[in-house]
Amino acid sequence: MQDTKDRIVSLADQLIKSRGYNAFSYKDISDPLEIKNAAIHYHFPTKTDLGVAVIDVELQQFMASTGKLAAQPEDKQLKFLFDTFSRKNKEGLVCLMGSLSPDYETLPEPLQDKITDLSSAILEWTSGCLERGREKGLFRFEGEPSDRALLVISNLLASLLLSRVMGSKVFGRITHQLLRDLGAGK
Amino acid sequence: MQDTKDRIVSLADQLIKSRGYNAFSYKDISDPLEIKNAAIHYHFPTKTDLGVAVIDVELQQFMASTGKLAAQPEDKQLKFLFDTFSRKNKEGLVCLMGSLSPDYETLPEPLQDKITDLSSAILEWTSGCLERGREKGLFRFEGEPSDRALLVISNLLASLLLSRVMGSKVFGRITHQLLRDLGAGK
DNA sequence: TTGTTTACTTACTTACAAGTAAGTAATTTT
DNA sequence: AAAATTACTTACTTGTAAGTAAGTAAACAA
Repeated sequence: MQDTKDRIVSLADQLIKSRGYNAFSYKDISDPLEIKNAAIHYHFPTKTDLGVAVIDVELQQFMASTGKLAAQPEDKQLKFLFDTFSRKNKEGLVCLMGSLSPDYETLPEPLQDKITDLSSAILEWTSGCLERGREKGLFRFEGEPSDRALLVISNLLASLLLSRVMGSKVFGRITHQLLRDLGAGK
Repeated sequence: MQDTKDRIVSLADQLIKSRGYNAFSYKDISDPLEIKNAAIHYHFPTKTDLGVAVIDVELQQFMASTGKLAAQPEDKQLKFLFDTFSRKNKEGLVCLMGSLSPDYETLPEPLQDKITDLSSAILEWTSGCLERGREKGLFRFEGEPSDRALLVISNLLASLLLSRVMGSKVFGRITHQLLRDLGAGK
């Protein structure tokens, strides 16, 4: 069955987003799934392989979700991005980038490369969304769309981190300002 | 000598900002300082004690630096905050909050409490700075100063994280937009 | 000058992490 | 029916982490 393999990836994903890559061990996966640690090594020979698989799944889900939304107006599309982060905030999780980037220097190269891929994909999508949205008058902002996209992503990422430390209401306070600055929903 | 103790804290600070709290070990400190790991335990019985000391020093330095700037105009004061982060960016480091918040759930309680203290101090100072600056016409923004402060801190924190992954130019691209949105330096 | 404190080292312990080699039971292929 | 593959388990190994108990050399205090 593909079942166990999927469950391992899914649990690893949760663990990275809740405790960080360096802070979780195979035991955190084998115990709840009631399997042995060697079973994880059967599916993912090294922890690096598991980490890469987690990012791969995230990237594929991102591509699939945004692909389905492509026909919608850009403010709706951007709302999808905000909703994704809002959901994570409610679960007390941070995003993959927010979890992995502080540890970036300690991560094996294949993982570093995957993180770069993921960040590029998110940045490109957001840039395109903002650019087309501004052309249609759905957003109002100055400067390059790619720079503004960077600012949006930066805020979403950090609002999850700060919510952990300062309380979950912080997320809404930050994103509210962010959307106002974009002239969205006006 | 206080010398060794200070060097331990200083190295631990660098290690947390470059590799993360869970990813550094006493060996990373004892080797370069050419002491034994037991020497670190003499000054800091547990790793938690060392982590707390690192945040304490950061908090004291922050208080001292901002105290000295209190008489200056608020745009100059805010520039100090940006410069602090810009320096870290050039060294390839992230800020303490950026490094510790993803691992927050895995950290011992005394450390969690200290992080909360640090975040409160930075948020309060930035809020005050923005509020007084807006009254004087140095800044232009809508909404509560404390909400806007949250946005500023969020961006500074995340711009260091994203710079790691996407290249150090990202920092300038984000902060430039940020300052423009504040109507600073106009 | 003797006793105590400071700042360590030496030499451990305990725990747990990632990873592996060899075996097995069930399913699938030939 | 026999052979091979899949999805594991059992039982390790190796490495490294935090932490500790006991000893020591130098400085200082009585």
